[in-house]
Amino acid sequence: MSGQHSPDSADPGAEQRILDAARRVFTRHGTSGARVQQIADEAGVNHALVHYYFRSKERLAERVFAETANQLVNALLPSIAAETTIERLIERFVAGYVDLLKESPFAPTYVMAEAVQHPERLAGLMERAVGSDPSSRGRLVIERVGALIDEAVAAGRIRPIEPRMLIVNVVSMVVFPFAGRQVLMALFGIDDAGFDRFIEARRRELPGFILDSLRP
Amino acid sequence: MSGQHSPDSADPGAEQRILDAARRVFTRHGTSGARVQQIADEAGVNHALVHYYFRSKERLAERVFAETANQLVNALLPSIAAETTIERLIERFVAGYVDLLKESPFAPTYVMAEAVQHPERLAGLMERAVGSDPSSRGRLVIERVGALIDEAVAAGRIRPIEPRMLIVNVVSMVVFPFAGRQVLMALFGIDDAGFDRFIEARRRELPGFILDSLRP
DNA sequence: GTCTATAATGAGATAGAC
DNA sequence: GTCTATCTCATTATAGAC
Repeated sequence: MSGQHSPDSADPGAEQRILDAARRVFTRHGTSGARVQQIADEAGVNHALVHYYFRSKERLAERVFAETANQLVNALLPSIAAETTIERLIERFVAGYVDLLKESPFAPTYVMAEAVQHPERLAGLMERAVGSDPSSRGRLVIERVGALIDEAVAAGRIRPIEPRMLIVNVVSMVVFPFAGRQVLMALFGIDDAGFDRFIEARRRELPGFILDSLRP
Repeated sequence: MSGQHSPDSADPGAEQRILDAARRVFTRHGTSGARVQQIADEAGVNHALVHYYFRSKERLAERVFAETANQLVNALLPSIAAETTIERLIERFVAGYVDLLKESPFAPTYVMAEAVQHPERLAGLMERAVGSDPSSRGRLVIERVGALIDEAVAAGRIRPIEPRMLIVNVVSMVVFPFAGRQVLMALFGIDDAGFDRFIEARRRELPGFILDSLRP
C-alpha cells in the first residue's frame, strides 16, 4: 500500500487514475497544450504507463473528448424526458445544468475548441447505443421540447416559438457565462467569489427571464 | 514583383502578412496547436522571418490574442454609446455583433480557451489608452446600459433588470451559437448552409425575444 | 504492471550568407 | 530584409529489466 500516488482504500486503479488526470489536464490545456508527463504526474504513475494503457496521447485525447462531450450532451436527457410541462423543463434544465457546469467548468470551452479542429469526433458520441447518432438524439430533444411547447401554446400559456430557437437561447444563457468566465470576470472586475454569486443569481433569475420572453 | 506570396499592387508587406496569417492560424488551432511553419507558409515567407519580426512564437501569440480580444470587446462600444434607447441598443448590438462574428467566427472560442490559461492577458487589453483597464471599460458599458434601462423603466416600457444580467443574456445568445457551431451542427444535423440560415433567423428574432422578456 | 533508459523526431530559435 | 543551414531541446514513444 505504499506508492507514488498514495492509494487509499478506494484506489480506483492506475488506468482510471490516468483517465481522471487526463480529463483534468486536457480540459484545462487542450489536447495540444497538454503534456503526457503532467497527466502521469497527476495520476501518480510513470509516464510510460500512460502509453501502456492508452497507446498514444492522441488515443487518450480522443477518449477524453468523447467522454466529456458525451457527458455535456447527455447528462440531462433523462430529466428532460421526465418533465411534463415546458415551464418545469426550463426550470429543471437551468438548475441541473448550472450544477453540472459548476462541477466541470472547463468542459464547455474545451469541447468547443477541440470541435473546431475535429468536428468529426462529435459523430462518435454514442458509441454504445447502436443506430443512434448525435443528430437523432438532437431530434428526440427537439421533438420533446416541440411537443411541450405545442401543449403550452394550445393552453394559452405561452406564445409559439421554434423549438431549436428556445433550446439554443436557454443553453446559451446557461453555458456561455462558464465558457467566458475569465472574460466576464475581467470586464466586470469581479473575483471568484463574485463570479459564484453572479452564477447563483442567474440560476434564480434565468427561468423567469425565459418564461417572460414566452408570454403570449 | 516575383515572390512566394504573389504580391499585388496592394501588398501589405511581410510583417502585416505574417500578422494576418498568425491571426488565422492561432484562432483556429490555438496557441499551442499552431505551428510557426504554417504561419510562415500562409504568409508566403520563410519561417525565419517570423522570428525576425516577432522574436518568438509566444510574443506573436500575445500580440494576436491582445488584438483579437480587443476587437471582440471594443468593436461595438462606439455604436453602443451612440444609441439613445435600450430597445435600439439591443437591436443594433445583435445585428452588429452577428456581422462581426460572421467575419471572425473562430475568435470567441479562441479567446475563451486562451483566457483559461492566461487570464492575466485580459488585463492588457487597452495598452494604448492610459489609465483605462478592462473593468473600467466594463463599468462604462454597465453604467450606460443601466441608464437606458432606468429611463425605459421610468417610462413604463420595460421591467427593471440588473444591467449585468441583461448584458450577459444578450451577449450569450448572440455569441454562443458561433462558439458552439460544430456542436450545434452535429446535434441539429445541419450543414454550413443550414447553420447560416439558423443564424440569420436568430438575427431577426433575438431582439424581439429579449424585449419580450423585459415587458413590465 | 510498472519502472529506467533511450530512441526518434518535430518544432522553436539562431547564425550567417546574400 | 530574406533566405539556407544548423542547433537545441522538449516531448512523444518504445525497448527491455524487474
